[in-house]
Amino acid sequence: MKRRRIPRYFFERSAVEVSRSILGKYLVASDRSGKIKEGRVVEVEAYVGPHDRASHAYKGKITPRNKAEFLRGGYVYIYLVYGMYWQLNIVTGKKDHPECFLIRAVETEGRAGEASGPGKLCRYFGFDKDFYGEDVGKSPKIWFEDRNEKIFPKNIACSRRVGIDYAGRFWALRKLRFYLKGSSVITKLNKSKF
DNA sequence: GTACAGATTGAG
DNA sequence: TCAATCTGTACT
Repeated sequence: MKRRRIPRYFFERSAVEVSRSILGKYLVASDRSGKIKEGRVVEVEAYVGPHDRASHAYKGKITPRNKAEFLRGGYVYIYLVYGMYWQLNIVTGKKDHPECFLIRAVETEGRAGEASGPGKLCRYFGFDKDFYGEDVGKSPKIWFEDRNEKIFPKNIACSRRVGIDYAGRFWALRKLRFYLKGSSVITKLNKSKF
């Protein structure tokens, strides 16, 4: 099988473009013991910029937590939610324009569902703050591979993002979650007030 | 210094 | 339906 590490500039496009084109690519990483783990990306969410009310960088606010979002595309932005789950994001777009996508699910070769969900995925791969700011074009710890799987637009579905009701009706309903139709590990939509 | 909510998950 | 668990952020 042909394998090619995806170069960093792949991520220097809009969050929506990168979100759609990363589907079907492989996330590969080595954990602390050097063991390689990998999975096929099947579900992501786009956070599209400082005007996106659901984004941590809303209104361009920079904090110690989100400062990686202001790097150019291709760097890791990872943070802890609910005191116990890490969320893996890859920055997209230009420097100083905070956009990124959140990886919500990948398919693995092992047990079904072991990386279905943004928190479970990070637990499976061992992602934590040690990966903050990694360059996926160069890092020995985390990268993406193109294995020549052709994904057609008709295979991509989109829907609203999960768990961001606080951002208000407009942003909660925007179709910024992208996934491959037919994958068995897609997050169930939880109920929303909208 | 104190308060509080969160881009989740799994159990009941 | 709800608790687990803790950091970042806002406010005193």
